Amino acid sequence: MNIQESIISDIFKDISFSQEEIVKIENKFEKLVLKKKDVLLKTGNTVRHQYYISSGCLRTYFVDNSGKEHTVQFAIKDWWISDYTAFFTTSKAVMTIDCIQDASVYKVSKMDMESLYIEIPQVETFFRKKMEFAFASFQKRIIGNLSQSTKDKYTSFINTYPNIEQSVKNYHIASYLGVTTETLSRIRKEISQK
Amino acid sequence: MNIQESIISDIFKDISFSQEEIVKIENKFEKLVLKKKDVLLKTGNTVRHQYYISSGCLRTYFVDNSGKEHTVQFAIKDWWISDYTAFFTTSKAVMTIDCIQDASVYKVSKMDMESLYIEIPQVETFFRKKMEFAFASFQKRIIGNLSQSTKDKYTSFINTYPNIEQSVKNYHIASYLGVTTETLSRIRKEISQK
DNA sequence: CGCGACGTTGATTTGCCTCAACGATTGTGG
DNA sequence: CCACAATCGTTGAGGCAAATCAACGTCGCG
Repeated sequence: MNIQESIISDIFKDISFSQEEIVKIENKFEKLVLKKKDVLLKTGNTVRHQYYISSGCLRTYFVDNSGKEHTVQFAIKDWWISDYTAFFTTSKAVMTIDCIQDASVYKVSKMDMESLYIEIPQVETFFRKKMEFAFASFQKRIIGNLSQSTKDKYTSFINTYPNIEQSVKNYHIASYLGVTTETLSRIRKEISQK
Repeated sequence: MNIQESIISDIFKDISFSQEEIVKIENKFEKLVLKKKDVLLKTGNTVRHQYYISSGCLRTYFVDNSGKEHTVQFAIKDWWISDYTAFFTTSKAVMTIDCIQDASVYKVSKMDMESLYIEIPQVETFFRKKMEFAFASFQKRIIGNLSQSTKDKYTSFINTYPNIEQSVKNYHIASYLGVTTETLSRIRKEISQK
């Protein structure tokens, strides 16, 4: 399969474009191949890009004052990833993104996104909807954080990301749920005993 | 001030439209006047609208299995409110929205939004950006929830919503922060003693 | 004025964190 | 391919922050 073809068929699979539009889009995306532990985005760097995951797994995390890591997002195939707070305003990242399973991603700059929005309104509609979906899932996460016990959060997580458990370490899950590895370990034990 | 004029000047203050576009927009918005304790959206109802707050204060909350309320969002002037998870998919609300300070809002349906997006691309751009901003602030809230102590969450809240304290009860703030009213009371005491 | 809603304070319980030690698993170099 | 080290996960003991339960002060509205 041609790399460029796969941008259109992977990312924009439900939209039909003219040949001219396809060329415009293809020219703005760049393919990156990542190995486990590669860092895609570092705290303090100006964020000019977002990334589409074609395969593999990445995570966004935040390091607090006491040095603790807090996982904000996992991204697998068909998800987009960036430090969006910084991306939208082209400011400096407070988060770090690294690769936790060998991955292939498409990179696109904010500037190029914006010219695509103007040139091809369908692209803007597509990303508006993506954004709506992402917003809704963050809202669900906030509800879950407020109303669920740690055990329920863990089982919800497993249900939401059913295939992710092979890729991520338990301490990543713990830092996503907001508990220590020890607590997660005890919860896993408790669940397996039933 | 004419009600219809204020839709354009309130909501879309940074965009210039043609006279024809203004008419199209105006026809799709409906003004509602709300009194304290009025319910704008009820759990279980199909969500077909979103609302722009022109004045006053509303809150979105979720009631869990044990009957506890969890505040997901406060909305004051210039904010939009709805159960967005349900709004985007035109499905049933899991949340309730009520008025906590006499308010005036503009109501618009999802269907009308979508025709506006097609007829006036500037409107789609405007809402895409709104969405990006909202997404970013939810992401910040998740980071805060994961990394801050309850006391820090409270002071962040007070800084983020500096003028809201007159409108909202402490037990609303507690349910937003994810603590009991007793805990919030003790934290407020501790802060005031310094 | 009186009642209900709201906020505060105290005593006790509980879930999670911290610190510490020890298995298990994974990865790497000889 | 094995041996060993590093990383990761588990278990235990003790402490702390917040929840729970209960009682009482205070404010605002009808």
